[in-house]
Amino acid sequence: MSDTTSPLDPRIKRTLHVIRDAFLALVDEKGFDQMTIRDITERAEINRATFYLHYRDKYDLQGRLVDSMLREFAAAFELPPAFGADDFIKDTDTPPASFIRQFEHIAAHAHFYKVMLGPRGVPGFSGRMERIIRDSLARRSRIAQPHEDQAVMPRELVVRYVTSAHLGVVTHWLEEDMPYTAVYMATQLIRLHALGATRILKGGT
Amino acid sequence: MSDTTSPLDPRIKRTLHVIRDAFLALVDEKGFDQMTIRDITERAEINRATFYLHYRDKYDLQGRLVDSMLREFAAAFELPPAFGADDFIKDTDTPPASFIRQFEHIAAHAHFYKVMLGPRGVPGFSGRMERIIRDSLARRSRIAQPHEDQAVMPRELVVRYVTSAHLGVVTHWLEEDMPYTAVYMATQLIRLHALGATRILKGGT
DNA sequence: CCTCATAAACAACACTTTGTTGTTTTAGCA
DNA sequence: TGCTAAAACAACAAAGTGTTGTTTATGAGG
Repeated sequence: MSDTTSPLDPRIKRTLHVIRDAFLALVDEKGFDQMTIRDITERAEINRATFYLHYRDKYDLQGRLVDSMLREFAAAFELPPAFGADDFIKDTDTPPASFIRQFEHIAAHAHFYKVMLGPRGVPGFSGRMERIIRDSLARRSRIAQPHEDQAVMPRELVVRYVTSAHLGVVTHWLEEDMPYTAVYMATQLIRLHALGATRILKGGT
Repeated sequence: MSDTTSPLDPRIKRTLHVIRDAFLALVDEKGFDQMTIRDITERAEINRATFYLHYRDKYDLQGRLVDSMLREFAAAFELPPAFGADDFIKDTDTPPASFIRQFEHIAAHAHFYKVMLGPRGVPGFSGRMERIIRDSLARRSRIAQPHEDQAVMPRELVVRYVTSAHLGVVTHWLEEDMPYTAVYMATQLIRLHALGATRILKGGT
């Protein structure tokens, strides 16, 4: 029984590589929906038929690239196998390790994420990322606060609030070309969640 | 000098109307990028050439529909001509009028926003909405806290956090088919901004 | 080094969508 | 009842798509 990942012919490896590069460049330049298979193969300097040898169409290509990256993302953001309730928020200035790992993963693939989350990015991408973040945050929330409280507010609403804020901060960081460290970003995010945006702006502790 | 809006031939009015309906339905069904001009004209039961009589292509159509709706949105969310610093946050349970107006505007065009913000929606749409919200919130923030504080955190970061959270809550509300009133949603949003998500989940006041 | 398998290149195909144009029909308006 | 303009109809070249059959070249193993 060989490994699930076959050794992979170097010719194939090269082809997949140039297709991926051309794809990313074109998403950046003309946007996913404006791009044609012709564009991709011309840019990659391969024959058009070769493209169809590996992908069904550009949606197939997009899907596979995104799947593989988001798998990594989910792994980076996931809680460690044994986690405690205090992983969610230890205290205002010590972000959970998973938050830091996540920013580091994104930094390691900054170009990919910047392009995909950018204005010309792939339609469903940010939605998929949001879903991953949401599921993880919802799980943390259920661990930290197992009881649906005395109806302060629907939990779903709070989770969505936090999720979108989270992704917004990540996107902002990418748009500004990551002027801060992963640890700094994770810390600010935790502080915003803990203290509330209003208090932060007013100069709260 | 006649009015800027010409009385408009009823035939044109009808055509624009069926095109708009077909467009929205198709964004919902197959997504903006999968849709062709043919799809639109077949659905609208008009000749394909007639489409080109009014729009250059589907991007032109999309642009005009979105422009006109977002103009209304911006107007609804904008601060009233004479505003005070306390319009941003009076107190935890009295949301500013502009927040309520905004939720009401969205409710009045729920189908449009739900489709456009949905997973098959128009690529740049949520980005454009976010920009409008951000500009408005940034303005409020500068009024409420004119001095870039003792470097608690970059203001831009906080504004982005709040903006994305804001849009996320709106989207969530639409996805759930608006189970709460506009006033309720505006109130929860203010409370989240003021108290922070963590405190809310813990059952804070 | 040689041979075999197969990836990639090349070429041609029918098919769809696009944008445009010239002509005819239809509907509003005065 | 006419005039005007919108919409329908028909046809076009151009471009992209997905596929297939054939040839070239490249990597892997004996």
